[in-house]
Amino acid sequence: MKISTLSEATGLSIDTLRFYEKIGLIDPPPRDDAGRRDYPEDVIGWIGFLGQLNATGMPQSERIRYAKLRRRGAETYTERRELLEAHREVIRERLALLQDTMALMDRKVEIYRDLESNALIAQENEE
Amino acid sequence: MKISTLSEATGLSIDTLRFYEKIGLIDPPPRDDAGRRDYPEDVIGWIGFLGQLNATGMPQSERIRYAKLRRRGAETYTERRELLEAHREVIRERLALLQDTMALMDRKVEIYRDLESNALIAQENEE
DNA sequence: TCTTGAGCTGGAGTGCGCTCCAGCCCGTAA
DNA sequence: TTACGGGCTGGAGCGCACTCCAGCTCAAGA
Repeated sequence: MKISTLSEATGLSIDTLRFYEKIGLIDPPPRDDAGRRDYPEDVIGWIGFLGQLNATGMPQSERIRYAKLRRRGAETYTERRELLEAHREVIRERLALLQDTMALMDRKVEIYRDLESNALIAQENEE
Repeated sequence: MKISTLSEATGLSIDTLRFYEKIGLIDPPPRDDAGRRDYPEDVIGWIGFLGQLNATGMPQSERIRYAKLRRRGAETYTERRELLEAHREVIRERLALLQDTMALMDRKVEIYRDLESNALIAQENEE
Protein backbone atom coordinates (compact mmCIF):
# COMPACT_ATOMS: atom_id res chain seq x y z
CA MET A 1 0.00 0.00 0.00
CA LYS A 2 1.35 3.43 -0.92
CA ILE A 3 1.61 6.21 1.60
CA SER A 4 -1.21 8.21 0.01
CA THR A 5 -3.57 5.23 0.30
CA LEU A 6 -2.61 4.69 3.92
CA SER A 7 -3.10 8.36 4.58
CA GLU A 8 -6.65 8.18 3.26
CA ALA A 9 -7.35 4.94 5.08
CA THR A 10 -6.22 6.27 8.43
CA GLY A 11 -7.00 9.96 8.24
CA LEU A 12 -3.41 10.79 9.15
CA SER A 13 -1.53 13.12 6.82
CA ILE A 14 1.37 11.80 4.78
CA ASP A 15 3.68 13.99 6.81
CA THR A 16 2.34 12.53 10.02
CA LEU A 17 2.84 8.98 8.77
CA ARG A 18 6.50 9.71 7.99
CA PHE A 19 6.84 11.51 11.30
CA TYR A 20 5.40 8.49 13.16
CA GLU A 21 7.94 6.29 11.44
CA LYS A 22 10.74 8.64 12.40
CA ILE A 23 9.85 8.60 16.09
CA GLY A 24 9.29 4.85 16.13
CA LEU A 25 5.52 4.55 16.32
CA ILE A 26 5.31 2.76 12.97
CA ASP A 27 7.77 0.17 11.68
CA PRO A 28 9.73 1.34 8.65
CA PRO A 29 7.88 -0.37 5.80
CA PRO A 30 9.62 -2.15 2.91
CA ARG A 31 10.35 0.01 -0.14
CA ASP A 32 9.55 -0.59 -3.80
CA ASP A 33 12.19 -0.45 -6.55
CA ALA A 34 11.97 3.32 -6.65
CA GLY A 35 12.53 3.60 -2.91
CA ARG A 36 8.91 4.39 -2.08
CA ARG A 37 7.25 3.07 1.06
CA ASP A 38 5.03 0.04 0.56
CA TYR A 39 3.00 -0.53 3.72
CA PRO A 40 1.57 -3.90 4.77
CA GLU A 41 -2.22 -4.00 5.19
CA ASP A 42 -2.12 -4.66 8.91
CA VAL A 43 -0.54 -1.31 9.71
CA ILE A 44 -4.01 0.21 9.39
CA GLY A 45 -5.20 -1.66 12.47
CA TRP A 46 -2.11 -0.67 14.42
CA ILE A 47 -2.55 2.99 13.50
CA GLY A 48 -6.19 2.80 14.56
CA PHE A 49 -5.12 1.46 17.93
CA LEU A 50 -2.51 4.19 18.28
CA GLY A 51 -5.25 6.68 17.45
CA GLN A 52 -7.38 5.41 20.28
CA LEU A 53 -4.51 5.62 22.75
CA ASN A 54 -3.83 9.12 21.47
CA ALA A 55 -7.42 10.28 21.68
CA THR A 56 -7.70 8.99 25.23
CA GLY A 57 -4.69 10.97 26.32
CA MET A 58 -1.73 8.64 26.24
CA PRO A 59 1.37 10.79 25.67
CA GLN A 60 3.62 10.22 22.68
CA SER A 61 6.46 8.95 24.84
CA GLU A 62 4.32 6.13 26.20
CA ARG A 63 2.94 5.18 22.82
CA ILE A 64 6.50 4.99 21.58
CA ARG A 65 7.37 2.82 24.53
CA TYR A 66 4.48 0.49 23.73
CA ALA A 67 5.51 0.34 20.06
CA LYS A 68 9.06 -0.58 21.05
CA LEU A 69 7.86 -3.35 23.37
CA ARG A 70 5.60 -4.67 20.63
CA ARG A 71 8.56 -4.90 18.29
CA ARG A 72 10.38 -7.11 20.78
CA GLY A 73 7.61 -9.70 20.65
CA ALA A 74 6.51 -12.30 23.20
CA GLU A 75 9.06 -11.45 25.88
CA THR A 76 7.28 -8.14 26.54
CA TYR A 77 3.70 -9.37 27.08
CA THR A 78 3.76 -8.57 30.77
CA GLU A 79 5.18 -5.09 30.34
CA ARG A 80 2.63 -4.32 27.65
CA ARG A 81 -0.22 -5.57 29.79
CA GLU A 82 0.96 -3.41 32.68
CA LEU A 83 1.21 -0.39 30.43
CA LEU A 84 -2.36 -0.89 29.23
CA GLU A 85 -3.57 -1.47 32.77
CA ALA A 86 -2.03 1.83 33.80
CA HIS A 87 -3.69 3.56 30.89
CA ARG A 88 -6.98 1.99 31.90
CA GLU A 89 -6.70 3.77 35.23
CA VAL A 90 -6.06 7.07 33.47
CA ILE A 91 -9.17 6.47 31.38
CA ARG A 92 -11.19 5.64 34.49
CA GLU A 93 -10.26 8.98 36.02
CA ARG A 94 -11.03 10.87 32.86
CA LEU A 95 -14.38 9.17 32.58
CA ALA A 96 -15.27 10.28 36.09
CA LEU A 97 -14.22 13.85 35.35
CA LEU A 98 -16.13 13.94 32.09
CA GLN A 99 -19.24 12.59 33.77
CA ASP A 100 -18.97 15.20 36.52
CA THR A 101 -18.52 17.94 34.00
CA MET A 102 -21.38 16.67 31.88
CA ALA A 103 -23.65 16.92 34.92
CA LEU A 104 -22.31 20.41 35.58
CA MET A 105 -23.04 21.45 32.00
CA ASP A 106 -26.58 20.14 32.40
CA ARG A 107 -27.10 22.16 35.58
CA LYS A 108 -25.59 25.31 34.09
CA VAL A 109 -27.66 25.03 30.93
CA GLU A 110 -30.80 24.81 33.07
CA ILE A 111 -29.71 27.80 35.10
CA TYR A 112 -29.18 29.84 31.94
CA ARG A 113 -32.57 28.77 30.60
CA ASP A 114 -34.17 30.06 33.81
CA LEU A 115 -32.23 33.29 33.66
CA GLU A 116 -33.25 33.74 30.04
CA SER A 117 -36.95 33.30 30.73
CA ASN A 118 -36.77 35.60 33.75
CA ALA A 119 -35.14 38.23 31.58
CA LEU A 120 -37.97 37.77 29.10
CA ILE A 121 -40.64 38.22 31.77
CA ALA A 122 -38.91 41.34 33.05
CA GLN A 123 -38.96 42.68 29.52
CA GLU A 124 -42.68 41.97 29.14
CA ASN A 125 -43.43 43.73 32.41
CA GLU A 126 -41.68 46.78 31.15
CA GLU A 127 -43.98 47.10 28.18
CA MET B 1 -6.45 37.38 48.72
CA LYS B 2 -2.83 37.53 47.54
CA ILE B 3 -1.67 35.75 44.46
CA SER B 4 0.32 33.18 46.42
CA THR B 5 -2.78 32.24 48.41
CA LEU B 6 -4.86 31.93 45.27
CA SER B 7 -2.13 29.84 43.69
CA GLU B 8 -2.26 27.40 46.57
CA ALA B 9 -6.05 27.39 46.61
CA THR B 10 -6.37 26.60 42.93
CA GLY B 11 -3.28 24.59 42.16
CA LEU B 12 -2.37 26.99 39.35
CA SER B 13 1.09 28.52 39.44
CA ILE B 14 1.48 32.24 40.08
CA ASP B 15 2.76 32.62 36.55
CA THR B 16 -0.30 30.88 35.19
CA LEU B 17 -2.62 33.13 37.19
CA ARG B 18 -0.96 36.24 35.73
CA PHE B 19 -1.02 34.63 32.30
CA TYR B 20 -4.76 33.89 32.62
CA GLU B 21 -5.33 37.51 33.49
CA LYS B 22 -3.31 38.66 30.51
CA ILE B 23 -5.31 36.58 28.05
CA GLY B 24 -8.62 37.53 29.60
CA LEU B 25 -9.64 34.38 31.46
CA ILE B 26 -9.55 36.10 34.84
CA ASP B 27 -10.69 39.65 35.56
CA PRO B 28 -7.85 41.98 36.55
CA PRO B 29 -8.24 42.10 40.33
CA PRO B 30 -8.01 45.31 42.39
CA ARG B 31 -4.54 46.19 43.66
CA ASP B 32 -3.39 47.10 47.17
CA ASP B 33 -1.44 50.28 47.95
CA ALA B 34 1.77 48.66 46.81
CA GLY B 35 0.28 47.65 43.48
CA ARG B 36 -0.10 43.99 44.38
CA ARG B 37 -3.08 41.96 43.20
CA ASP B 38 -5.81 41.42 45.78
CA TYR B 39 -8.21 38.78 44.49
CA PRO B 40 -11.85 38.47 45.56
CA GLU B 41 -12.82 35.15 47.14
CA ASP B 42 -15.18 34.14 44.38
CA VAL B 43 -12.43 33.89 41.78
CA ILE B 44 -11.60 30.47 43.21
CA GLY B 45 -14.92 29.06 42.02
CA TRP B 46 -14.49 30.60 38.60
CA ILE B 47 -11.00 29.14 38.25
CA GLY B 48 -12.33 25.75 39.29
CA PHE B 49 -14.94 25.94 36.57
CA LEU B 50 -12.32 26.98 34.03
CA GLY B 51 -10.29 24.00 35.15
CA GLN B 52 -13.14 21.65 34.42
CA LEU B 53 -13.67 23.13 30.98
CA ASN B 54 -9.94 22.80 30.40
CA ALA B 55 -9.70 19.23 31.61
CA THR B 56 -12.60 18.21 29.41
CA GLY B 57 -10.92 19.60 26.35
CA MET B 58 -12.33 23.05 25.77
CA PRO B 59 -9.68 25.06 23.90
CA GLN B 60 -8.29 28.27 25.35
CA SER B 61 -9.95 30.39 22.68
CA GLU B 62 -13.39 29.17 23.68
CA ARG B 63 -12.77 29.59 27.38
CA ILE B 64 -11.70 33.14 26.65
CA ARG B 65 -14.86 33.65 24.66
CA TYR B 66 -16.94 32.39 27.56
CA ALA B 67 -15.08 34.64 30.00
CA LYS B 68 -15.72 37.66 27.80
CA LEU B 69 -19.43 36.87 27.53
CA ARG B 70 -19.62 36.46 31.28
CA ARG B 71 -18.11 39.91 31.74
CA ARG B 72 -20.90 41.40 29.65
CA GLY B 73 -23.54 40.09 32.06
CA ALA B 74 -27.19 39.24 31.52
CA GLU B 75 -27.35 40.09 27.84
CA THR B 76 -25.17 37.06 27.02
CA TYR B 77 -27.11 34.31 28.81
CA THR B 78 -28.25 32.73 25.57
CA GLU B 79 -24.82 32.74 23.97
CA ARG B 80 -23.29 31.27 27.09
CA ARG B 81 -25.91 28.55 27.25
CA GLU B 82 -25.31 27.68 23.62
CA LEU B 83 -21.57 27.53 24.20
CA LEU B 84 -22.03 25.13 27.10
CA GLU B 85 -24.49 23.05 25.11
CA ALA B 86 -21.92 22.73 22.35
CA HIS B 87 -19.30 21.68 24.86
CA ARG B 88 -21.73 19.12 26.26
CA GLU B 89 -21.81 17.49 22.85
CA VAL B 90 -18.02 17.38 22.75
CA ILE B 91 -18.04 15.72 26.16
CA ARG B 92 -20.65 13.21 24.99
CA GLU B 93 -18.38 12.16 22.12
CA ARG B 94 -15.36 11.91 24.35
CA LEU B 95 -17.26 9.82 26.83
CA ALA B 96 -18.22 7.40 24.09
CA LEU B 97 -14.63 7.17 22.88
CA LEU B 98 -13.27 6.67 26.38
CA GLN B 99 -15.81 3.94 27.06
CA ASP B 100 -14.91 2.20 23.81
CA THR B 101 -11.25 2.43 24.60
CA MET B 102 -11.79 1.24 28.14
CA ALA B 103 -13.49 -1.87 26.76
CA LEU B 104 -10.62 -2.31 24.34
CA MET B 105 -8.06 -2.06 27.16
CA ASP B 106 -10.03 -4.72 29.05
CA ARG B 107 -9.98 -7.06 26.07
CA LYS B 108 -6.29 -6.47 25.38
CA VAL B 109 -5.32 -7.01 29.00
CA GLU B 110 -7.14 -10.34 28.93
CA ILE B 111 -5.41 -11.29 25.69
CA TYR B 112 -2.03 -10.50 27.21
CA ARG B 113 -2.86 -12.51 30.31
CA ASP B 114 -3.65 -15.51 28.11
CA LEU B 115 -0.48 -15.04 26.12
CA GLU B 116 1.53 -14.80 29.31
CA SER B 117 0.15 -18.03 30.74
CA ASN B 118 0.62 -19.82 27.42
CA ALA B 119 4.22 -18.68 27.37
CA LEU B 120 4.60 -20.06 30.88
CA ILE B 121 3.15 -23.44 29.89
CA ALA B 122 5.44 -23.60 26.88
CA GLN B 123 8.35 -22.94 29.20
CA GLU B 124 7.28 -25.72 31.55
CA ASN B 125 6.97 -28.14 28.68
CA GLU B 126 10.50 -27.39 27.68
CA GLU B 127 11.88 -28.41 31.02
C1' DT C 1 19.12 50.66 58.71
C1' DC C 2 19.61 46.77 56.21
C1' DT C 3 18.18 42.54 54.43
C1' DT C 4 14.92 39.39 52.88
C1' DG C 5 11.27 37.90 50.30
C1' DA C 6 7.04 38.53 47.90
C1' DG C 7 5.24 40.56 44.02
C1' DC C 8 5.60 43.32 39.70
C1' DT C 9 6.49 43.86 34.34
C1' DG C 10 7.69 42.69 29.59
C1' DG C 11 9.46 39.46 26.99
C1' DA C 12 11.96 35.22 25.86
C1' DG C 13 11.94 30.18 26.09
C1' DT C 14 9.87 25.41 26.29
C1' DG C 15 7.74 20.85 25.09
C1' DC C 16 4.47 18.58 22.51
C1' DG C 17 2.77 17.00 18.32
C1' DC C 18 2.67 17.81 14.31
C1' DT C 19 3.09 20.62 9.54
C1' DC C 20 5.44 22.74 5.92
C1' DC C 21 9.16 23.50 2.74
C1' DA C 22 13.06 23.23 -0.73
C1' DG C 23 15.12 20.62 -3.68
C1' DC C 24 15.63 16.20 -5.32
C1' DC C 25 14.30 11.46 -7.94
C1' DC C 26 11.32 8.57 -10.64
C1' DG C 27 7.50 6.37 -13.41
C1' DT C 28 3.67 7.01 -16.33
C1' DA C 29 0.66 9.32 -19.82
C1' DA C 30 0.35 12.56 -23.86
C1' DT D 1 10.63 12.91 -24.80
C1' DT D 2 8.93 15.68 -21.97
C1' DA D 3 5.78 17.21 -18.57
C1' DC D 4 3.48 16.03 -14.44
C1' DG D 5 2.33 14.04 -10.21
C1' DG D 6 3.72 11.53 -6.38
C1' DG D 7 7.15 10.33 -3.30
C1' DC D 8 11.73 11.15 -1.03
C1' DT D 9 14.97 13.61 2.63
C1' DG D 10 16.54 16.78 6.22
C1' DG D 11 15.40 20.44 8.57
C1' DA D 12 12.77 24.62 9.75
C1' DG D 13 8.43 26.43 11.51
C1' DC D 14 4.12 26.50 14.05
C1' DG D 15 0.19 26.81 17.59
C1' DC D 16 -0.99 25.86 22.06
C1' DA D 17 -0.60 26.52 26.82
C1' DC D 18 2.13 27.59 29.71
C1' DT D 19 6.94 28.56 32.22
C1' DC D 20 10.92 31.04 33.18
C1' DC D 21 13.82 35.05 33.62
C1' DA D 22 16.03 39.71 34.54
C1' DG D 23 15.61 43.50 36.82
C1' DC D 24 12.72 46.27 39.40
C1' DT D 25 9.71 48.02 43.78
C1' DC D 26 8.14 47.70 48.25
C1' DA D 27 6.99 46.30 53.20
C1' DA D 28 8.24 44.34 57.27
C1' DG D 29 11.24 41.98 60.64
C1' DA D 30 16.09 41.78 63.04
